[in-house]
Order: sequence, then structure tokens, then C-alpha cells
Amino acid sequence: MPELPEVETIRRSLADVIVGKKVSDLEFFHPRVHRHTDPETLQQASIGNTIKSIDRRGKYLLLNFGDDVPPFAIHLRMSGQLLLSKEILESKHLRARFTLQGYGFLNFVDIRTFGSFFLIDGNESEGYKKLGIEPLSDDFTSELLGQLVEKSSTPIKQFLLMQDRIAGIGNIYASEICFDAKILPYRHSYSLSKIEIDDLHSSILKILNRAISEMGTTLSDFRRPDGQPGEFSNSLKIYGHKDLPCEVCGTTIKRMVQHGRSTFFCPQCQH
DNA sequence: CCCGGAACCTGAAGGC
DNA sequence: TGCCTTCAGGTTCCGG
Repeated sequence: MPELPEVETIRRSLADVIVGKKVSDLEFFHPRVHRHTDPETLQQASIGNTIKSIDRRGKYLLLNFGDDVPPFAIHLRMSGQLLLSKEILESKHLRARFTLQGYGFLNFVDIRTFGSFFLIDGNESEGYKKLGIEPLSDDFTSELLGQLVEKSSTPIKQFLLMQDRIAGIGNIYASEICFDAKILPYRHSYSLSKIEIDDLHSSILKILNRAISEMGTTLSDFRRPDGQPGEFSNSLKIYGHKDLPCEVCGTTIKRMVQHGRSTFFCPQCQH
């Protein structure tokens, strides 16, 4: 479900409520939540501690309890939701629940049980350790993007999904970014010209920032912590638009499969 | 080392 | 109605 804009939307919404609150309990209702880290370790790292800040790295959320406690990481994978509630939340898919002193609950609801909690204490996954550049950081320049793509023969849309190169882009925004940059998704990364790299760089920033400002994309599962859907769904120009006319040129939008995942593109606008 | 494909799950939607 | 297949926003593992 969530890509960088959705995770960032969740982070901002949660920050207003949970920073400064003490975690008085952490309960688990499904073992897959703690499959990477034993539940007692997760409870010890959070119960009794006050949330000092909440950060995002790629698609991971990080709860910080202070310098002497490792950051507490949450990955929502495909269907995870973090929902705030004042009262006990009744949900068939409730997998874990933080009790926040003086507020209520932060509920982890996850239909497919792919999401998980773990600590950034040195035992975190290789996937986390190898995360690439944050695309919305000042360090992510067109020059850096050029250095990354010139070494890669991977199709450019698949390249955008590689979390160890650029952290946070997922399957929806990879198609949207290629369309915005007018680049065909199956082009070899190294084949992009300097101008195309500049276009791709500005499209990455433009699409991610616009999606954040519209609070993410809801196709089915994504919800903000207050339960509201994201609003970028109406702004999608290519993802899910198979057989519909391109709104730029009217050509029928095509769907293809790359590395087992759907890609949408306009054969007229993209080169 | 790289690559593709399967696996991990549940549920919705479409075809017949 | 119901059965079957396909698909879903992500990552990890395994074999070649």
C-alpha cells in the first residue's frame, strides 16, 4: 500500500498527536508483527518511554524514544494501517496496539500481515541498512541521479523501485514519474540523456511533493491515521488507466508487466 | 554478483 | 449463487 508520500502523510499526522506521549502498553494480536524481533524486546524498547519524535526513512516509520533507546521501526508493507483512536478499536485485522497515556490508542491494522515492527539496533534487515538516498533531501541532485543511472542496465521504471538506490518510490509513483518525465518505462537506465536525467529528477520531486501535499493515494487500503483516504488518487495520470485515453494526447494507455509488477505508460507521449 | 520468480497473506473483482 | 482465476501500493529468499 504505502509509498513515500503515504508514509510521510502518516508521519505528519501522527506527529501532531503522539510526540510527547508516553507509551503505557504495547499488545500484539498476531505473531507475524514480531516475526523479526521478539515481542518482549519490542515492549522493553517502548513501554514506559515517551515518544520524542517520529521520523521517516524511505517507506519506514521510526519512533524515537531518546538517545539511549534504539529507534522503533514500523514497516506497513502492502496493507498496513496506523489508526489513532480514543476508544478500543474493533477490527478483525487489528495486529498490534500501543496505549498512549492520556490519549488513547495507536492501532496497527494489517489485512495481509506483511507489515512488521523491529528495532534499529544493528540487527535490522539488510534491506533497511542498504537504503539509498532520500529523494526529497538536498543531497539528491540531478548529478547524483545521473551517476546512479549510468551504472545501471535495469529498465528505468524498475530502477526507480530499487530501494538501495533511491528510497521510497513504489509502483504507483514509478509509473507516474516516468509518464511525467515523458520517458518509456522499459528504457535501459544508462541510455538516458543528460536532459532526460534532468527531467526525471524534476519529475521525481514534483510527483512526490504533490502526492504529499494531497496526502497520498488511496486505491483501497490506504488511510490516514484519522481514517480519511488520500486525495492524490484523483491526480493519477497513468497508474491504473489501462485502455483509457491519455489526457495529454488521447492515445490509449497501455499496461505491461515488468519484474512481475504492473507498469502503465502512454506509447505516444513517452519516448 | 546479478537476475527472475516465488513466497509471504487476505480479500476483492471479474469470468463463467 | 458459487467456483475459479487474477490482481493488489512491498520486501525477502532461493535457485540458476
